[in-house]
Amino acid sequence: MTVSRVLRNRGEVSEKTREKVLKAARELGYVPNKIAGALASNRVNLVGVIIPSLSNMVFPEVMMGISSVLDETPLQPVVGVTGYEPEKEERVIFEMLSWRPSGLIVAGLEHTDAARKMMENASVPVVEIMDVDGDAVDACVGISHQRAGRQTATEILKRGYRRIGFLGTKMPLDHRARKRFEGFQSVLTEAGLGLIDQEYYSGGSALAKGREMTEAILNRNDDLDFLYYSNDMIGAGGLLYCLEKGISVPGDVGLAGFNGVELIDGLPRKLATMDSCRGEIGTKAAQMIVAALEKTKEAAPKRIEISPIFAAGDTVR
Amino acid sequence: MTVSRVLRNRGEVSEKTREKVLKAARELGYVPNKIAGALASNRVNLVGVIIPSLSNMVFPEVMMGISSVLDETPLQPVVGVTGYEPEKEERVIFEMLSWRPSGLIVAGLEHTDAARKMMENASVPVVEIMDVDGDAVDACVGISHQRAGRQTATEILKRGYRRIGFLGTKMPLDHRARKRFEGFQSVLTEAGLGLIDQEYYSGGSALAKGREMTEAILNRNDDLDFLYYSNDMIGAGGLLYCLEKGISVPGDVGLAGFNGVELIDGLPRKLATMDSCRGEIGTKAAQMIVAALEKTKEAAPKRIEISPIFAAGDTVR
DNA sequence: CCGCAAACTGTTAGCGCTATCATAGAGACC
DNA sequence: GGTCTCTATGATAGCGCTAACAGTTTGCGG
Repeated sequence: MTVSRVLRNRGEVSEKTREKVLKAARELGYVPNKIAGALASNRVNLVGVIIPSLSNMVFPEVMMGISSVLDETPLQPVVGVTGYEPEKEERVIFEMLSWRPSGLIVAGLEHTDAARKMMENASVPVVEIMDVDGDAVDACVGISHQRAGRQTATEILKRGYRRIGFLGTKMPLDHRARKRFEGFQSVLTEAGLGLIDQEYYSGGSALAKGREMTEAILNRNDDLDFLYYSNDMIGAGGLLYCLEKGISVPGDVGLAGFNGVELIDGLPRKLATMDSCRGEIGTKAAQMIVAALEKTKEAAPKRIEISPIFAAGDTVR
Repeated sequence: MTVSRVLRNRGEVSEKTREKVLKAARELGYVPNKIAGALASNRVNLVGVIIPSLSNMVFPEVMMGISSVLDETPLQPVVGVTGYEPEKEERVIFEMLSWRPSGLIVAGLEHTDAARKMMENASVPVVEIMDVDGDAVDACVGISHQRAGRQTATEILKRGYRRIGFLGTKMPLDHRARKRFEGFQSVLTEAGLGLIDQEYYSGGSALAKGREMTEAILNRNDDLDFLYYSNDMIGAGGLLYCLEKGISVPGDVGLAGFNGVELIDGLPRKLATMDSCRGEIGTKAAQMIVAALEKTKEAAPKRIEISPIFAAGDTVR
């Protein structure tokens, strides 16, 4: 018991025994068994973070936001990856919850019924992130992708572009990309316009794919005056392609992407984009978990919408 | 006990009771407590993966290799991030081990004495990855960065470049980058040459930094004929800068990076590089853990060196 | 030198599971 | 019916720790 007290810095132990214990622990190379500790104390200082992928820099950036907050606390993030598959997500959530974490941060608002039920019953704080267009299990932080799509479309129309093409990923289960697309398209429809053409990819180097898709869509349509890309990487590929081919940007054709990735700063021209505020979403989500665990007051807001702003860069007129 | 048997698919249970149990579990939304299970069975199906950072795509790519193997087993990866700090690494290793994982995969061979001792005493398989230039605690998979640096230098000299500049990160604790640099430089020294100039950065958009650094180093030295970048991102920035300024590549100046990132495929010209084989390192490491746990035979090799090959691309003559 | 509080250290039970062994029931066969 | 085997289920202990409380020592005022 005294050893336990020393190693957890809890309760009163004389300086002499404390040192004796620490010395012995060091000599023996003793590593406490957190499993037993967690079982006995019913406390697990882990926060599950469930994201669709690691290959898209967007998610590591959210992770960094989360870590920066949790580093100040005894909590530790544990990552689970779903590959955008609802069934895999369900399994990952189940696995996570079976370790009885202190909280859960999950990307997106769309889950299987079973997953949703598990989270509701888990009696731990759950924060859904990156999206606010829908119903959260408990709390959520993110941006409205619907609105982001609408806003981009509005900016584009305002600047006089009319013959617009869309380039995106072949991912029906990326709900956030879908919502942006829907928002974008609905503004066009309201303006009596429609998309002239579309182009989709899956897999491979996003930069190279952006290049290829841009070539393909421009070859099919010589009258397009704007290309809206579902993410900055393919947008960057398109930009490089246009510059190479001597297509004047934003004169002949305007370009815009989405996310506000760091990479943009290094391109020959700054791609128009909309920052998806990944870092801020991560920190806010982690803060919400921490606040919920302190549970001093239940007054914490349950839905935080962050408003991204359109950055025109150099690729729209 | 019967419930436990049903949920773990272990031991004989009649079909009738099995169904009864599953039905009840579903209705109650029962999520087993893995903590208790792990304590009782002394089995934890987690593999700790300890890497310096998530913001460098290199590490997520290793993760994907690891996941692809572990997905076929009951094992699950758990990530810990060290931020390139030895003390943080030591803490993360301690935390990991205190959960009694089934195995540990750690990036790099350089650790604090305490961390090394913990891993030696942990009596779980430990695989150090990404580097083989040094002594492993137990097993290791990776490439020799020394050799990679030497090989790149050899290729460059072979192609007639003589006035060489180096551009890298300001990270004394990135031992792999350091070893590449040392290997590179030793070949130059052996050839009676030296680096004409060097340039370092930290933080910010690597692409933008590559651009800035390239501008700076070329402004200082109008006679450089080759730029060796410590990673592809800054190399890509340099390439974009040169193309923009009308500097002929590889005529006036040759360029080479390191890592073989996907991004390269989308650039106007393919940057010379050397693939660091992240995916393969990840899969191999995970396979080694799995093999060690099956422990049928101890004959598994303890040190796997993967040989990356120089890809000349379009930026060396 | 006593009494009493504060400071320290120890005892006990139990967290929710699983390993192990024990028991019950169902057939098979003589 | 008795015995034996096999399958299915149950009882018990214990994993390594911590919460809660009990006991011991120390310090200090009177």
